[in-house]
Amino acid sequence: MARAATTADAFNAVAEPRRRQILDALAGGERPVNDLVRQLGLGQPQVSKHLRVLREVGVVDVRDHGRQRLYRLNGRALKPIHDWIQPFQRSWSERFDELDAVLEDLKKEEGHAHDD
Amino acid sequence: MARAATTADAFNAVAEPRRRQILDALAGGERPVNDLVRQLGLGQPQVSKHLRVLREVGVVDVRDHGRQRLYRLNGRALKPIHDWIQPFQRSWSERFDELDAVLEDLKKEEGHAHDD
DNA sequence: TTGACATATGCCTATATGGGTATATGATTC
DNA sequence: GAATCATATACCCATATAGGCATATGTCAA
Repeated sequence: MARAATTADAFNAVAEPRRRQILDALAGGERPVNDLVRQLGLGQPQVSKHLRVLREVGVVDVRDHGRQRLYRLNGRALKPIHDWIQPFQRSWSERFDELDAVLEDLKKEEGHAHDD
Repeated sequence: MARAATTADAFNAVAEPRRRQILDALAGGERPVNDLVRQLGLGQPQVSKHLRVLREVGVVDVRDHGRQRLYRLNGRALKPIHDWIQPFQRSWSERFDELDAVLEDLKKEEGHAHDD
């Protein structure tokens, strides 16, 4: 078997540095492809291909705007990564116990529904 | 150019599900290879190869113990992933602003040095 | 020292990658 | 409808993967 496709999941999609750069850029808001091409200093076809991967994994959305295509971050698709990595923080952060306690308090003191 | 090596960084190493499983298992403490082989239901050579990748990226450490080799998690090597993903949480978690405020308070109220 | 156990490495193959370059598709303007 | 701008796709290539299998290395026991 070969390596899993880059489009297999967010983990694989985001393993590529260029694609992380794209997401970092999109964190600042919706952007057309050419903006990203300039920011990355990479060829336009390459950027388009990276965007396709990110789109297939659901980490970005597209919207037509005249002759441009505006790409926008969909951070929720990154949640699995966050969820997986989160527990390991305990292993390097000494202050985590403290933070953990605070979070517990937050959950108890307030009865809100929440998504994380 | 081809895809970056799995040993290029933690992002690439951890893109493989089996390797994440291994790290999950090691979160419970030091384990010999055969334990992992059983838990993963994968061939022993395959597990050894995954462990090599994880070791090259610094995410696990090894220690000789008789004829066994005990592998142990080194979570700190996962910190870059955590650091990168963290800001995106804002984009899906409505409660993040609240949590953010709490963290700010923690930093101000206490003058400790800390590593996260 | 011979054999059993624990782990690592070598070799094989199918597969997909990321960048480069050329070109197709699609929208806008003149 | 022709020229132009914006983006996507097709094709080429070097590269390394993950698993399967055989085997090397290393350690302990009898």
